[in-house]
Amino acid sequence: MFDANPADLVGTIHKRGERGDLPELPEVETVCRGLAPVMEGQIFTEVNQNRPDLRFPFPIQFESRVTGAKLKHIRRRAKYICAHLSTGEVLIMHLGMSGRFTIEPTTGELERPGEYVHDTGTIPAHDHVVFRMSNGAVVTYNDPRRFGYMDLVPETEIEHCKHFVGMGVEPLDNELNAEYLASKAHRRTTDLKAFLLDQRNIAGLGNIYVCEALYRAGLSPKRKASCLARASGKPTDRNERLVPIIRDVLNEAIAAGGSTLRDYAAADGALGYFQHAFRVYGREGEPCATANCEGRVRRIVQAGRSTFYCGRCQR
DNA sequence: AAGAACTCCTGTTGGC
DNA sequence: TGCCAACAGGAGTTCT
Repeated sequence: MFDANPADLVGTIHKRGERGDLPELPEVETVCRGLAPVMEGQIFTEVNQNRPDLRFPFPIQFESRVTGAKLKHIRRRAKYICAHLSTGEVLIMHLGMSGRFTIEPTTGELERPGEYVHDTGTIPAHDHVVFRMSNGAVVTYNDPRRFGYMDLVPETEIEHCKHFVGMGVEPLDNELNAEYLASKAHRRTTDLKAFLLDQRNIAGLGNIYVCEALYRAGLSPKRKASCLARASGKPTDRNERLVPIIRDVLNEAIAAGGSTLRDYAAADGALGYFQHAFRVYGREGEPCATANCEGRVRRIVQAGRSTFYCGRCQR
């Protein structure tokens, strides 16, 4: 699309079109780490918003509120990317289902300043936002399904803004522990799967990693969430088991994403996809990966989402 | 108030 | 071969 060098592609860590092509917490973390060295400390010299909305309308005067600002710091919160601007606002970006960023480093000879020109003279399909930075980099947001969105929120209100208010703990922080989960799950009758997907409980867990964590923990996704808490409200053993597994699954994926970025930087085209480590997700009908387990991976639908699990070793 | 259902979107896939 | 339905799913909204 951009004829960009593979070394400059950042995005979700999977090949387009391959299963697992979904931005969950590890992928968002990877995108943040890819954007940071290119954008932090730079000034937005130009912003092009190519349509009035993504999933939601852009904030009013989006282009002019970002243009001229310096990007002080970029970080992840749950599945959101937060770019803190010198204007006192935070540019919040969500990748939705299919959002990705492309970075085109410009040495200056390709682009005419102030103009977004492609060899066809038209805007490539689904390139919805183009950021031009003071170091010459062109950062493009592309999102075919437009489930993503962007917003601008005052930095002083960031933790209380509509995106983050009521949101649960970060799964990689110490705030996520068995006592916390037990307090949230106590007497809850919803499915364990749906409970873990609920961002009000844990912020940033998505379908893939919930499936993988439950598999590793040997817990059935059909259990009730209340199985994580005793009648007294104290954590159960399976809760104590699950918490470190959630962290492990996410940390492994982030490590795989980091190695993917390094592979891009090496421009060798060999990508380390974490999806190769998926043990149940997308493996309907395949033999269970657990040693000596004769089961096969099953797929059911919970809360409108596919759940993959082994009915034999997940109880 | 909790929980479930519905909605948005479009590229890909599978069945006939 | 071509067409159409099903599917992917985060998260906001709307119901029961």
